[in-house]
Amino acid sequence: MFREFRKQVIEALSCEERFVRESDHADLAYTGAFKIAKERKEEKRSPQEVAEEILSNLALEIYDYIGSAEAVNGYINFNVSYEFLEDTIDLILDEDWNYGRLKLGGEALIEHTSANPDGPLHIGHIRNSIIGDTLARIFRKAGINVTTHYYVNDMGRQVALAVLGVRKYGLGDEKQEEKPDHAVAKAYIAINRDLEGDLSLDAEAERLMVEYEEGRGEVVEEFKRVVNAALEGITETLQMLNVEHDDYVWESQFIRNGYVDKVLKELEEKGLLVKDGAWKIDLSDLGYEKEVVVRRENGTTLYIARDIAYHLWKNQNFERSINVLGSDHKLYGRQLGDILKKLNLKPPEIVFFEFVSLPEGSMSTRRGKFISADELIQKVYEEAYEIIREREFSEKEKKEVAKAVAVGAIRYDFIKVAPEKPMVFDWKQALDFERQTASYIQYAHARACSIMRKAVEAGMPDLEFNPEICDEMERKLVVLLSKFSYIVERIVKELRPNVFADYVLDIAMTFNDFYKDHPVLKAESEYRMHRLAIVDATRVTLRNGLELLGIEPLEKM
RNA sequence: GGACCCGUAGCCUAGCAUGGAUAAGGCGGCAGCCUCCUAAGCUGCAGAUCGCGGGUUCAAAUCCCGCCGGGUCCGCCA
Repeated sequence: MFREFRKQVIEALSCEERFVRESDHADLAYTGAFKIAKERKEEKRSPQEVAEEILSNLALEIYDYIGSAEAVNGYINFNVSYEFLEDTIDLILDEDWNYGRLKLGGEALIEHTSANPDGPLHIGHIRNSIIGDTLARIFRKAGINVTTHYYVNDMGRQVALAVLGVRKYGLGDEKQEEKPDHAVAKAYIAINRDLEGDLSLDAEAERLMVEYEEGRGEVVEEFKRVVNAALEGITETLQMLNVEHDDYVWESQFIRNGYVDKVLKELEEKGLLVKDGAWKIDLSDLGYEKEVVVRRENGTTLYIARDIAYHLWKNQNFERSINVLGSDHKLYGRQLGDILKKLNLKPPEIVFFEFVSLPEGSMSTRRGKFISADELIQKVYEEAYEIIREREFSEKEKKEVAKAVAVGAIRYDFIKVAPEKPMVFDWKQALDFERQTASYIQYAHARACSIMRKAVEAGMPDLEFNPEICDEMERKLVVLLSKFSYIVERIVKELRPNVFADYVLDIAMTFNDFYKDHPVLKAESEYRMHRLAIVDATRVTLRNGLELLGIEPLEKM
């Protein structure tokens, strides 16, 4: 709805979009008068005079969603009309689960997580998963046909080492109920420790990589066993976090299906390949210091060769391709993009996120220095359970609520921070629910549910929104609710999912504000029905918002 | 050495893309609010040289340059 209002304002002004912005002083504000006043300096008119003149020439009557417009301090402040407020509430209640949906169309591939299958996900990996999954949910809401991929790096040196580790140390004690990804990590960490004193292991790993790339049967089976074990545990963790991938795409498939050969041939035909033992791509024309090696002297390919092949495939199947990557891949991402351009392929859009580090320094799977996502989930769950231990819920309900609150807290804590900001993980903060978190939003939603439930129980479920009795607080809330699809659209464009987290929190805060001094069920009927409509619309919007954040909208907590 | 990202109250963050009207939340601190729709809530107070220095502009947290601090990258690793 807000999108329509904005469209009307821009159209009325027939100005560039950038001069119309959200403001504390109005629903939308026009800032163009400053510029115009400056451009016509010789006329010696203040921005305020210019704003007034522009305003007097606007034919606002034809725009049903513009309620008022006023020139103040050089700005033109626009506020929405009664009709806008009424249509917003009607639309929300009418569309319900569909509220906020757009019909942007198109196909998009979102690749995220893609952690090496050499151990469990740690708290750095899930920053990736949560950003990727939230983007996927928001893209789907925008009406884009989304496919999500986990790109499995089964051909890397790490995996070869993990295989070696499993050969030597086995894959955990079958009787112990250890998650398989943790078992892989154990073997991987152990072999890395051995590697420090035994250089022959290096050669052994290299031999293994050659054999795997050549596709030797028994080696392939061995790799599969290890990778699948890691993936099994990883998938379980992701499920806990409400993250799901449509497909797991194994890197090796691009060797097996000939895409890598096709790409290498294409590179050669375009004269991009330098062969001197190893095969390299020279990008010095673009200012790169070093050549990019795509094939080793021993004939095996490097990660980037398979990745170019993967992106060739992405180009063939999707209009838009988005990768979520750690910022350590920035140079790599640029190289990949530039090589793809040389092949007349469209580079992926990449969302880079900065590292999650521990107070004592950065994490490392290899050295066993990390906090696993499983451990985080478990501890946050226990903390959440502690809070509701004494409540009048059944044991089953308590567990469900604790899980929803824990997962929500984790997802929200990660998604609310802009991807480009480095994070330092802090247990105290992660376990603290007395702060702005998902539970605050879930709580606001549960409150709205509770009011609606009680209204039905009391036999007065009728809703009748009346814009004319809307006070400032209510108006503010309704306008905020109207922005849902506007925010969705922004995120699809800007790839900044943290903005959505902020938006949903804003609704919860505004609703709590409204709640404290707007009795609903005890108000006389006209106001009761009016406020009940607002409460229900807020409930729907919060629920849909939580859904896009992958957080369960609890009805009781 | 070169490149990229970050630097906003004691702490964590929003705002920076597209400069604009009093820099916004939370935690922690202090003082309050449950005979009233869920107190996982709400109110008030204290707390900011927006890292530092220049510049552009009528206007800079936001744009440009330099510096400082933290992180990352510059592999025939992924």
